[in-house]
Amino acid sequence: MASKDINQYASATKAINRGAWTPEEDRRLAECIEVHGAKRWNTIAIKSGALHFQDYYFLEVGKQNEVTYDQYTGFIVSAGLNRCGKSCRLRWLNYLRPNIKRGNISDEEEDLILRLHKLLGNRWSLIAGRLPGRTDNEIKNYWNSHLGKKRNQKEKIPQPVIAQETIPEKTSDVTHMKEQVVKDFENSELNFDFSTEESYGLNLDWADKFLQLDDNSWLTEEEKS
DNA sequence: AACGAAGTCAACCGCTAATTT
DNA sequence: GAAATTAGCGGTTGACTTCGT
Repeated sequence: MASKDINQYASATKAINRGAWTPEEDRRLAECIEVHGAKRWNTIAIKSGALHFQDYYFLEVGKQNEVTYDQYTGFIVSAGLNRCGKSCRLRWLNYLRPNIKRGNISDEEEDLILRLHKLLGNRWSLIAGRLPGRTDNEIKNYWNSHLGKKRNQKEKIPQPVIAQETIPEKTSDVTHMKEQVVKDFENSELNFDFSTEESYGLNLDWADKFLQLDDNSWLTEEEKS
């Protein structure tokens, strides 16, 4: 069994826990990450008791003959948390990680999301990187349930430049400038690093630069008319 | 009060990119 | 350089909550 099948197999067997995490699962996961760091998620799944070593061996290494299916399910049901590494990673990133900001999105944040989405399209992790304490999942959910709808009611929206498969020809200086802003954005050291307290705070120079450009210049001549 | 519709959001899925062996 | 492994992304799902009738 190839390693990429680990989650498919886990889903199919129903032997691994799914759905909402319990406080006990959170605690065990947090403890394990504290010791081993937030990486090698399948290892963490084992060490936290979320996945038994033999289950990992079976799933990851693919030596099915080493363990029968009944032995496998027996192990995994009795193993405790029974979460796969992927689930552990997601839980950590979206909920348990330090400095996560929970609660309502402020007007300032909403405005920033709108502007960033206009610039970047559905590149949620990049957008979230500019909103300290917010996760890509949260931004995406907020967009889908609040902003996208609100925005679509107001106007007929052209596709964001970056989200398109093919970027239009550079037909004007403004277009070129905006593409450069996007490049700067992606290469910028301003991307938020959740690991340090110091990294809090919004440096919006790049956004100011972007916003100085004429909004209408995103549109093709056809779209403007 | 009951019930269906709509909204919300945590979690899952499939895939690709990046990194390691 | 190739293969294997790991990390990360964006779209989607489904359970739960809120709203409207």
